[in-house]
Amino acid sequence: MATPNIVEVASLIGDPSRAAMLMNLLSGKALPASELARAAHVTPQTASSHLAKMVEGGLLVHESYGRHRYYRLASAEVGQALEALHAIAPPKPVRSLRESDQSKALHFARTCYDHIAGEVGVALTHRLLALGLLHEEGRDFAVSIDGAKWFRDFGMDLDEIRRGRRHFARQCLDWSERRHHMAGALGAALTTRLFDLSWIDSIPGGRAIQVTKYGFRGLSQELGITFDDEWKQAE
Amino acid sequence: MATPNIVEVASLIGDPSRAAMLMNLLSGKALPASELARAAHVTPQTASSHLAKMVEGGLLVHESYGRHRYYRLASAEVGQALEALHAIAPPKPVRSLRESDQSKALHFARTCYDHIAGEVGVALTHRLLALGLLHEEGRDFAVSIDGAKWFRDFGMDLDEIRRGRRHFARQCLDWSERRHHMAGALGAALTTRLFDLSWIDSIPGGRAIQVTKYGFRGLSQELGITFDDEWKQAE
DNA sequence: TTCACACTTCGATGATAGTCGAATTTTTTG
DNA sequence: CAAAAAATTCGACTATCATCGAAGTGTGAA
Repeated sequence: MATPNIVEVASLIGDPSRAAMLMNLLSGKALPASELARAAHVTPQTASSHLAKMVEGGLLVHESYGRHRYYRLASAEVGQALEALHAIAPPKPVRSLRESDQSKALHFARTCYDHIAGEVGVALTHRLLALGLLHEEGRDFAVSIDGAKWFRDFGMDLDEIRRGRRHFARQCLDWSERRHHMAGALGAALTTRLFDLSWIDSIPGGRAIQVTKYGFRGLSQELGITFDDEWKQAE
Repeated sequence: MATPNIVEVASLIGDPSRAAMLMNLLSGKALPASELARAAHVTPQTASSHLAKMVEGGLLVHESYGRHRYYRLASAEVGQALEALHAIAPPKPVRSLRESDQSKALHFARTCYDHIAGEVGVALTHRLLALGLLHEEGRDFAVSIDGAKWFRDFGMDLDEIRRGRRHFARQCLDWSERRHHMAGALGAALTTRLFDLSWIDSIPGGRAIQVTKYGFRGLSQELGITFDDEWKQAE
């Protein structure tokens, strides 16, 4: 009979270098130690020490591929705790044009563990709601009859997505839009589908996402979603 | 346009003294600085310094009543972040009989911000479900027709409870039982009702709750809930 | 009004932990 | 096999921050 003690995990997260690594891993991907060292602007030996602590503390797990060691978040619960901390964290002032661009990119579209968030994620979710393809059910989303057809036509197998123990379609509060986007198995599968269609692409070095020209066109034609600023268009 | 930075809030939570205070404030009550100092086993001046940081960092708010200064969590979101950290925190080994008793008491019944948790909270929730007074609806609970009558007879005004912007009845994962208890406005109102009936009482110095002899009898007669160990009975 | 109590502020101390240079280990490549 | 690359380990250094004694401020009770 033991009582969890949050001090250790909180102090693990509360270091700037470690937080930078964790934020990058919120992309949901597994990243090699060297890339995490670069992301955190520390030497490989410092990163190694930090990563070992986070593995020991249960925040990360790692797998080796030859001489490369890949790290990822230990569970969706770790991702959720990081997001919950985001909701109570003070906004950090932007101090350079580079930071401003990165901030804008994150606000526009980013991965929130394994599903899309930001302006694009919220627009997607609310358009699906407006078209009656999704509806709210408590803190979840449910797919309508028309919605089931739409997802199937869009190339997604709802039965396959429903299989498994995770939540099907959950509302996830978006910290930049202050409205919900869609998480859960359906949110993750939709995001994967958008990547597969090359409608969205990762921006290297973080978890920001860019919408491709195919994506802007597809979102407009399939769902009637348009965005105010075409400067976001990928080259 | 700013991006939240979780380092500051995480490092605030990651100090043992500050975490002890935050855990006490998870009772949902406002506590005076002197009591928080005692709970954390530090001097008033140390506590004062910590409390100022947490107020500055947005975790706590305070109000003065004469020479007493009462602190409480700044929002339900802070409570949720603390709970989310609990879900990923390693169990802390118990090292004394006193700690063991406190751990047992927390496991049996405690406040999780403003609703009851632990073995009692989960037993209540699941009994209401078993009797068909509540049913699960996504990640929420919904009250059945019979349930509405039961709550009304129990002295609770569901219309009043539903008023307001907060979730009505939410599933909240219980870290000690690993099952859900009921949070949200209904969970809070039910907990308040149990206090009002003197079925439960706070144990001073933390957020553990004891069930009174009226409570054991009431829970048994009203809901058919019994517990294995009568040693938990309050004198 | 005086005294006691709650709380805050100031400043010095000491422990802790992040950091990187150096060295070592492991794996891959030519 | 030798060299390069990825990652880890070791050890010393230094900056940071929690801590408490001392002092000060504000409020309430006698």
